Amino acid sequence: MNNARFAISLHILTLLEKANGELLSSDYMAGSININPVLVRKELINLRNQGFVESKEGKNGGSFLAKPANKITLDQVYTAVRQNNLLGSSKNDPNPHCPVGKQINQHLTTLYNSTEQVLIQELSKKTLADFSKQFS
Amino acid sequence: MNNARFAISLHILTLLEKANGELLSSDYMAGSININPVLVRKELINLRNQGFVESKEGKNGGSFLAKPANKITLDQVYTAVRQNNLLGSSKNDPNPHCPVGKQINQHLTTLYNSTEQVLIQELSKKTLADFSKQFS
DNA sequence: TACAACTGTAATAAATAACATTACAATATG
DNA sequence: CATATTGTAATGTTATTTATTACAGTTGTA
Repeated sequence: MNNARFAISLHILTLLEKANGELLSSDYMAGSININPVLVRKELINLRNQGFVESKEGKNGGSFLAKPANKITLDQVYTAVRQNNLLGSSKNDPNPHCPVGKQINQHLTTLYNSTEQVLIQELSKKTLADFSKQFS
Repeated sequence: MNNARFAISLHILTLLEKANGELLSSDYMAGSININPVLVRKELINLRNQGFVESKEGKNGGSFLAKPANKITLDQVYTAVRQNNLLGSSKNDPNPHCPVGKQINQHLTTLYNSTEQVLIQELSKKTLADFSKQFS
């Protein structure tokens, strides 16, 4: 992960869980996260595509959780925002004429994948409900 | 991790392992990785500080592994290049007047740390020797 | 000793990625 | 019909990453 998207998504989901069905506007959430509302709306696109939230347009519109917080696991949030591989950026363009350079991407990918699986497994043990209930 | 440093470091270490004690120049390694030699030298500073490699200045100089490849575990390489937390960037500055914003960094940090521990544990099972011997 | 091949490191530039902002159409409420 | 909101595109700004240039210091060797 190379940006704050996991934190932003989890922040949004936590706010919505706390809101208990009440609709929250992207402006309100942006104020809590302290980022631009447009970024929140962009992140909501993703969360909607995953079926985590629903949004309502128009006046008094906003977003709400589309499923119970104990049915949303943190690995689902992770994979929803995941872009690059965990341990490395996408751009890796080694020399194909070097015996090591030629093969390293393949071996790095294998390593990254197996490592990421362990991380996903760990995150799958925790739900949004678990995370949210820590807040006093 | 937010850049290619893990891949670069592991690439360097793999080249040195294959070199079998022979000194490799930063220019040569940069050619295999396909990056600028200065970046290799910067990465070598870090690898030297960790005791993984040694370098020799002057003509016919270069770098070599300072310890056996089976004594270098991949979690050591990971922690050597690690900068930010695994799942998020450092900049996260939520609204302290929001009940969620006020506490979220603390809970995110706890989550990140425990998740990263699992990742480190997984990487600790593999050594540079294991990684290197995959190359044909 | 002089030269060549290196490392070490600082300074700067270029490229890329992340994030913010502006703008406005579309939608819903009252 | 006015207002508050989402949805989204386009553009600008900032931060981060990577590359480049430059050169002093070190070492081997002719």
